[in-house]
Amino acid sequence: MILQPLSESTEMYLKAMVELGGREVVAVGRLAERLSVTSVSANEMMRRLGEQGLVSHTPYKGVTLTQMGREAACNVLRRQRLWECFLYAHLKIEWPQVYELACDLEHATAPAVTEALAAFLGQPSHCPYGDPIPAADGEFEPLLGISLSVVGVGGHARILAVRATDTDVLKYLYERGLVPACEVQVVEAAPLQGPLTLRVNGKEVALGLALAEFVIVEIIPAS
Amino acid sequence: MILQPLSESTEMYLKAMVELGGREVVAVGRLAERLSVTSVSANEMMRRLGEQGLVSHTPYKGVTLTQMGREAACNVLRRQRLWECFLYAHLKIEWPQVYELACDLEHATAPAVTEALAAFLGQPSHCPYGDPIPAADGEFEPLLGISLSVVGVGGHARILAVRATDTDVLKYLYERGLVPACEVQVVEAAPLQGPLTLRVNGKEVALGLALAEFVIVEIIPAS
DNA sequence: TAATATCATAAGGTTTGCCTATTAATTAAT
DNA sequence: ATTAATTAATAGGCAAACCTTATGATATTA
Ligand SMILES: [Mn+2]
Ligand SMILES: [Mn+2]
Ligand SMILES: [Mn+2]
Ligand SMILES: [Mn+2]
Repeated sequence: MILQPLSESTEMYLKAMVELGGREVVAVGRLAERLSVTSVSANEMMRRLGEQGLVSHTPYKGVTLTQMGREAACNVLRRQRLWECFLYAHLKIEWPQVYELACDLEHATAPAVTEALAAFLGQPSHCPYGDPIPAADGEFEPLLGISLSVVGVGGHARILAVRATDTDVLKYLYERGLVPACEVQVVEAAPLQGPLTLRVNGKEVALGLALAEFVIVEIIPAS
Repeated sequence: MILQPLSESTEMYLKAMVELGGREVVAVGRLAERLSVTSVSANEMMRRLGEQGLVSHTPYKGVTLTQMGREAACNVLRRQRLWECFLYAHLKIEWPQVYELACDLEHATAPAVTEALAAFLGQPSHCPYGDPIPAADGEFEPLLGISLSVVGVGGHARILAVRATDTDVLKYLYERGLVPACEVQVVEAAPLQGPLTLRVNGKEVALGLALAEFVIVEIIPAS
């Protein structure tokens, strides 16, 4: 499936759709939110992407990626995550900054560069934030995990991935040790959507529920 | 000197100015030609860059870079040439393709990435096409050399740099061995702006004068 | 000095992506 | 089941960078 080069803006919309919904329907409002544009802009873009055959839009219901749209979106994810690996492992750029810097490079990366980069990196399977890197054909198995925000009090869990994109949020989590492979215990959950209290590397850490949603974990069964 | 991020288009104009004129005045028409835009577009852009203090425009004379404009332009060159080094030496991308691929990446490269890349590469001094890489502060000593097109018949020369930007032109030169460090002899120069006949690696090669202009050489004195 | 070539501006158009304000549809609450 | 609140979509418009064609203005050169 050959497609003309897409604009940066278009690529960011497609990436947001696959991140937000995968193969499911996504509300246009969620997209607008995620991309920090008005819902008007998101609607307009959905109309254009619909005309290009990249999405299918059912008014008042939401949008889904077509096969072509999904391929394009996964390819953006591939570029993004490969650059994250390079920036982190080779250029020694700080973990919280990696997302934002890769998010610029991803749109300026021709297929020849993507594949040469993947080879240079040794075909890595996951990015520094723990998410899988789609294969050259676009496919990948999504991470099986749950949000830290739904782990019950007393539960032990291992961090699989961090889904935040804001550098400040990543920095906040990084400074508290909340990165992939880290093990955490939920010590307390304050009522009324209050913060969690976690035990991380022997220290107690308070974490707002909204932030905990970004953290994808697997439960460690009690031994 | 802090300046707001410039658009890709703006960066390409600035880069063209420093490539075409260095510190000299450049005719707006030359710029338009180089960038494949109409002279109307180039004029409009020069007005805008003038307002931003990046260039100084004397109507009917031409444009020069201001100090600020020169710094911005040299920074683009730095990013471009660092990426060229990376693509060529580490990603093993073919020499003729490197320029075009780096020309996309250069505009998506934050200062942190530029400097980390330079460190990763070991602060290289020249790009794969032979041109010097400006330092972080923007300064660099331009290559001292002459165009192959002005070397007299019988002259021996060593290629210092190739200034072409079109991938097909680079491929054409590459296939004939005309890359930096290669030694050539001018065997014959056809009249009426006709092609040169060169001896390159023991073979005779015909090269149009327009192409020879892209090749920057130093004379090898007769021993 | 006059003809020619080059350069600049005027006026108007296209594309892409954004916005505010308004209207329509859906969903939730009486 | 209506009404109210929320959410989604459209109408209309703005701006940045491109473009074209037409028209002056300056510089070169014959
Ligand atoms: Mn991006
Ligand atoms: Mn470029
Ligand atoms: Mn106008
Ligand atoms: Mn409209």
